[in-house]
Amino acid sequence: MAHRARPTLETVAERAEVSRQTVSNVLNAPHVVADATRDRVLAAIDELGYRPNVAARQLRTRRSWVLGLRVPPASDGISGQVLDRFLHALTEVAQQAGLRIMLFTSGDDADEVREYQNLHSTAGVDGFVLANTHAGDGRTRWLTEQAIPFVTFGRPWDGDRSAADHAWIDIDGRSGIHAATRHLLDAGHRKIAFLGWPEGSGVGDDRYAGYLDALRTVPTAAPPLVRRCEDGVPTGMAAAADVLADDDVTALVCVSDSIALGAMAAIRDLAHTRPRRPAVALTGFDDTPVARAVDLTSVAQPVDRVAARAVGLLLSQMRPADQRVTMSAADRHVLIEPRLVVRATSQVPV
Amino acid sequence: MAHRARPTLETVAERAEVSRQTVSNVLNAPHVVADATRDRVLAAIDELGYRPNVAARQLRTRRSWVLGLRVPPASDGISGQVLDRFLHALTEVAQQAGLRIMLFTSGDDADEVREYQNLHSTAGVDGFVLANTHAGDGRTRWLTEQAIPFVTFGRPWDGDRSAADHAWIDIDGRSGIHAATRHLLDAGHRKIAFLGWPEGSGVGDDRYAGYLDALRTVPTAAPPLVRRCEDGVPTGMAAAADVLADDDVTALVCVSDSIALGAMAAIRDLAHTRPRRPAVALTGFDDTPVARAVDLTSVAQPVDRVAARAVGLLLSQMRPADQRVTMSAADRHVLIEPRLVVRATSQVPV
DNA sequence: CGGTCCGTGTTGAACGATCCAATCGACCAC
DNA sequence: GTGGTCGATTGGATCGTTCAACACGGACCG
Repeated sequence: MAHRARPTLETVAERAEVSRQTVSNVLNAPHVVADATRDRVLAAIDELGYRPNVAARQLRTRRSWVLGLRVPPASDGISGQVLDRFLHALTEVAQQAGLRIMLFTSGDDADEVREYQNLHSTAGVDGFVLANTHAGDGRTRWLTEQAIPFVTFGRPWDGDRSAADHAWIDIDGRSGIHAATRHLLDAGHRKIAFLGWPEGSGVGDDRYAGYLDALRTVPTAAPPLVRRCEDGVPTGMAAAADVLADDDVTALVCVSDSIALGAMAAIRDLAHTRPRRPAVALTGFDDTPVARAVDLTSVAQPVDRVAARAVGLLLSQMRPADQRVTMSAADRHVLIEPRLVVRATSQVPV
Repeated sequence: MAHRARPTLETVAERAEVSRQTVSNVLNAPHVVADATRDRVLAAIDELGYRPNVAARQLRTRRSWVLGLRVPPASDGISGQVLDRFLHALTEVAQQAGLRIMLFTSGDDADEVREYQNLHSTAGVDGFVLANTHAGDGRTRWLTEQAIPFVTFGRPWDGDRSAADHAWIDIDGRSGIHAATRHLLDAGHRKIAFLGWPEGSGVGDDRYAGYLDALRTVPTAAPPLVRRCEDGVPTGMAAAADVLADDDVTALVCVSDSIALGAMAAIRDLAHTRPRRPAVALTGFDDTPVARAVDLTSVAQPVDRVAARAVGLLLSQMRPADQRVTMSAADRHVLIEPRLVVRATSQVPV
C-alpha cells in the first residue's frame, strides 16, 4: 500500500460520514455520541490509522501533558543512583497516566528557574518534578508564585513553613533507620554504633533520630554511639575501623550505602587481623545496585511509590480550577515508609 | 505589574509597528530584515517578554526539536549506570543544541516500535536515540524503513551489514582493554589473566580481543589465561579466587567493574590468608561511581563525547532533504576511544 | 526609458485540533 | 397541532505560527 499523507480529523470524518466535531467527541467525550455513530467512527479511525496531532491539540487546549524534570549535570557518587532509579520509575508511571517526561539541565538555582520559565511558557510543559530540595529553596517559591503545578521529591527542610506549603513526597528516613536498628536489636545485638553524616543536614539528622528512637525501645541496649564522617567509601572505612576498636560493638547502622561499603571493608580486614573478635553485623541505606551486588542489608527507597504519588499530586493540580478539589495539607504532604531489605551482612550471629 | 496575557507575534508586531511576518523573520531569517527594523522588533520582544509558542510552530513546521530516548524499565546492576550517565550527558548536549529529550519506556522490541510510532506520529518527536542495540534488532530496521532519524549508542552486532547501515556511535572496548592490559604489562606484569563474560556477546568478545592484542605486543608475556563467568560481584569473586590459585598471576584484567569488584574482595582475602603471595594488580571496565569509590583502575567510557556525536548525527539527518549532505559510512559510524583511569588497584609493585 | 531584479515588507491562507453557538430531529406533554 | 426539551450533530471561529504570493521602491541594465 502506498504511503498516504497522515490522516486528520477531517479525513476520518469524511470516511465515517460525520463531521469533524463528532470524531473529536468520540475521542474526548464518548458519552455524547450515539453508539452506532461511535462504532462507525472508531472503525474509520482504525482503518485509516488515525492518530491525533498533539501539537494542534496543545495549541488549542494549552495543555501538553508533559512534565519537566531536571537531571543534575553529573551523577555524583553512589547516592545519585536513587535519583536515576526515580527517573526510571517516574517515566513508567507517567507514561501509564498519559504523561511524558521531558528532561533539562541547569547550573545554579537561578539558571534553573530560567529553564522553568522557558519550558513552561515556550514549550508548554504543564508541570515539574523537583528532586534534591534544599533549605532556602528559591525555586519552589517561584513556581508557587507562578501557579505552575509542581511536586518535590524531598520535603522542604526550611524552617519557613509558609513558603514551603507545596505538594511534596518524601521517604521517611527516620522510620527506615529505626527499622534497621530494630532488626539488629531483635537479633540480639546490644551495642550498636551509628555511622552518620556531619550534623546539620536535614536528611542525615532525620535518619539519626530513627537510630535513637529504636535504641530507646530496648532498655537493655547500650547507649548511643555515633561516628560522623563525610559520605564516601574511604571515610566510612576509617570511621568503622575507629568505632570497631571497641570489641563490644557488634553491629553498625550506616546512614548510606557508601559508608556501609567502607565499613564492610573494615570488617573484612578485622576478620583477618583479629579473628577472635566477635563478628559485626551491618546495614546501609538506599539499597543501591552495589548493595545488592555485595549482599548488603539496606533500607530501600520505594521510588516507584514516590513516582506514583508524584504523578497523582501533579494530575490533581493540573485539573482546571473549577473541578479542582481542595486538598488538605496532609493530602499534599506524603511521607512514604521505606522497606528494609535484609541480606547477608546483617545476619551474623551475635 | 499586572499579569497580562502571554504576548504573541501579533502583540509584538503592533508594538514595533510592523507585521506579524516581519517579527517572525527577525527570529527565523534575520538577514532579510533591515537593521533598523530588526532593532525595533528586538526591543519590542524584550519589553514584552515575548516567547514563541512551540506548539504553534510545531504545528506549522512539523518539527518539534525533541528527541525520544527509551529508559529501561529497571536499571539492572552496576553496568546500567553507564546508560544513566549517558542520559545526563545527552540531555546536556542536546539542550545546548536546542533539542530536548523526551523519555519513554517499553517492554519488548515490538512494544518499543509501537512507542516509536506513537511518539513520532502523535507527539511529533523528530528522532530517536537507541541504546542497548542487540543482534537481530528489529527496531533499527523499522526506523530505517520509516525514514525516521535515529542514532544508536552501540554498533550493530548483526552479521547483516546491509540492514545495519545506520548511524551509530560506540566505544572501542577492544582498544580500552588493550590500554588496560598494556598498562599492566608496562608496569612489569607478565602473567596477566582476563576475567570475561561467557563467549558469544559482541561486547564481551570485542573486549577480550583487546586483551589478546596487547599480550601479543610483548613477547615475554605469558600466554593468555581466561576465566569466564556471568556478570556480577559474587561470580567475579569466585572466578578471581580460582585463577589466583596460580601464584604466578600478578594481575587481572576484568571485563566489567562488577567482576572487578568481586575480584577485589578475593584479592583482599588472599592478602590475609596467604600474606607471602605476590600482590595482585587489577583493572575494571566502565569507571562506574563504585570504581571511583573503591579506588579501582578502570576504563572510562566518555559518554559526553558519545552524546555530542549522537546529537550531531541526528541534526544532520534532520536537515531538510534538499540541504542534506551525503555522508560516507565512515562519517556515520563513529568509534570512540575510551580512556584508562589509573587508580590504586593497578599500581601494586610486581 | 522600459524592463528586470533585489531588498524589504505586507497580506491571506494553512497547519489540525477544540470551543462555542446553532441546528436538526425525535419525542413528549398539553 | 403546537411548543418545549433533550440528545446528537454541524459549521464557523480560534489557538500562534510559518508559508506562499505579491506589492513597492530603487538600482541596474540594455
